[in-house]
Amino acid sequence: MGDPTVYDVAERAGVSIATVSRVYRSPDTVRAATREKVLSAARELGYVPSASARGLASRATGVLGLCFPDFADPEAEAEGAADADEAEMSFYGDEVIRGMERAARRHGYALLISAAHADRAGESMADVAGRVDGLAILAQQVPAAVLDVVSRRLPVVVLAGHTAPGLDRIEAANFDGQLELTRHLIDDHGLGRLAFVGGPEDSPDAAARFRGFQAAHLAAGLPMPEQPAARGDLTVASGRKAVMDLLDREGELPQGFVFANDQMAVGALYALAERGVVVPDDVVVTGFDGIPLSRMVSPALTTVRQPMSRLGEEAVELLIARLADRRRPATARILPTALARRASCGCAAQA
Amino acid sequence: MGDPTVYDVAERAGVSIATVSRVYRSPDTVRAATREKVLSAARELGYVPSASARGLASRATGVLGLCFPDFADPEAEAEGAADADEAEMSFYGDEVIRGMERAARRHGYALLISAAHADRAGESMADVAGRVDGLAILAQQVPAAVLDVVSRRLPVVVLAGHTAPGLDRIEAANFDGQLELTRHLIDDHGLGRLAFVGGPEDSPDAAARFRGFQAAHLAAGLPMPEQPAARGDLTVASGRKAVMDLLDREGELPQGFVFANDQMAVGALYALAERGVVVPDDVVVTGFDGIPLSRMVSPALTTVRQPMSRLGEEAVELLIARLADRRRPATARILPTALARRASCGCAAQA
DNA sequence: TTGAAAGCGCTAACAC
DNA sequence: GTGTTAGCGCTTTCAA
Repeated sequence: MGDPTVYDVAERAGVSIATVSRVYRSPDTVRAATREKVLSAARELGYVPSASARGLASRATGVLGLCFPDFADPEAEAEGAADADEAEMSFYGDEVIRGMERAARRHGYALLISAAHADRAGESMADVAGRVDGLAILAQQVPAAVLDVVSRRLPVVVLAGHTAPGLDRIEAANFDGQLELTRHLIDDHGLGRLAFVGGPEDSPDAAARFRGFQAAHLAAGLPMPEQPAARGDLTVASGRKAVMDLLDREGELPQGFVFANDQMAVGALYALAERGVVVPDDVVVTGFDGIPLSRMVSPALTTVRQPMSRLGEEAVELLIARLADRRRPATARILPTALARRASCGCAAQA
Repeated sequence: MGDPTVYDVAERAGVSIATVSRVYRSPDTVRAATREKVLSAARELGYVPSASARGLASRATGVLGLCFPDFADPEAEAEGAADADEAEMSFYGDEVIRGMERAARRHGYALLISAAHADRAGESMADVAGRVDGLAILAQQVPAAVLDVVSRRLPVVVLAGHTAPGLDRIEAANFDGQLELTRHLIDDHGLGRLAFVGGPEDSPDAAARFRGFQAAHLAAGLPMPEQPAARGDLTVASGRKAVMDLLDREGELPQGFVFANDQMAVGALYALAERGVVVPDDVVVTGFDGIPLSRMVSPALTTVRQPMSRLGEEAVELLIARLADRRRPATARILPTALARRASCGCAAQA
């Protein structure tokens, strides 16, 4: 004998299954006495409504989904505790998850999460798509074909990722944030010779940040760099390597290294410490994102904080809005960032 | 016209719906040529299998669930950024979530998460229960009636929470961890007069930690404290208050404050700083849990780290095992903790 | 306010 | 290997 169903509850309560259903879906269309009968029958039987059956019949799951990159790369895991720890502190997705969960709950939805390595992003998304009413993709590059199929079936919002035509989209103010940070370096610290270390050529976020960096030079009337001084792949290792290379190649140190993200900046901190270059005295270093690790390194990293939990919350709002009106025009929302002035640029650590 | 279904795909591929189903559920029972026909028909149509229908027919959702307490208490949220930040850094659930997600994915399951305030834990659990094949409850007190109903329907594992008869259970080595920490204080730092600040009377975790504290005294041949010197409710505020009270009440300072968790210890650090008491010179302070915040306070908090991501992983393993054999005996697994010697006990900060 | 009945899209026997 | 055929447990008209 399986688990109790509406039939069992109905029989026990002496009503029809339709009434049982109504008690759960629209309680006020059922007379109070009847409702009580049903509820107590359900309680006695240990009835738990099946979400699958409900979802099939009503064509809605009551669940929102979030796909994000697998944060812990397998290498780090193999190398031991220190690196694993670093990986944990490098992930800003936790906050997005929390923001989404909270907002989803407010709207009566549960949250399904699924991480995936870059090469499996498509499968992951397709799998999640079948289980939810709406879906957010965080910082993942999904094959256009999958994105297309899925987004035709349900609302999809892209968070901090590659632009996708016709889809709702939320991102941080990459340009403005980097502009503010760079102006702080130039104006407040009087730094004129800055080297920008960018991300991969195909990263729109990193590109926007570089443009912010350029704009700060324009604002100050300084010569505008045409290209990043170097590029990395946004990992700690690549930041370290970029600095090593720059140190070896160039005769003269710039006054500051401006990185397209925190992880590379942290790698730079390691490299500079090894080479005996003192931050911020000899050279300042800045990042972007505001990952937990950025606070814990020494010196603490000056960076641009992305409003991660708000990213998650806004994602839910957008999904809910589109669920309500499937044909509303696609929107792109840009969330303001906040400059975190910490020790690595020469500012005192904040309270 | 709704979304494409197995019928549409079957028609387009010139096969039966059973074959379409087989292509997804057991691809190798279908001839390669047929499989290709089906797959390409699916692709052309933009077919996405409905998890609800699948779940209803197969009586399994392919999803595991996690219920945990709502971390951000509404007060903190209202009070502004600093407190909200503190709340974020105080939650150790992120790691559990990550651990569970990873392990679940390894087993082919997705993860559904749902937070809830203490007073809604039951509803939250019941709701999630209908959507998943197995369920973990993290540090939540759920009404026995709900726990009973749900656990009769599907596997439930309790993580770091109140004991529940007959259910699988995973916890950290509260006794052993506190014993090790306390012995470190007594043996390595030569501290004999220690004050333990406990948690609520009904917290089994806090109670076990106090017993570890007691045992360390026994081991050292010191008089064994019968009761905690004070109790708090495990919040930062209560730790602060406990220390203030102790400071006001007692003439003589103990050599060390041993707290039942990190958050109270952090509150103590604040209180002591205000009163001009220097940690660790005048008095040492220790916590328990290893929350992110414990690393970021000054001095960094010596504490006992719980293996949070392993808690999550083990939860999945237990659920999977029980899914495979519903009548295996309930097990209680205790995971080893690790002592984190940091500055607040007088040890140098670790690399 | 309640009941009867027709699906929702898929899986799983069971035949062929 | 593939097709036929019952359901899975619920929601939702439509009547009563």
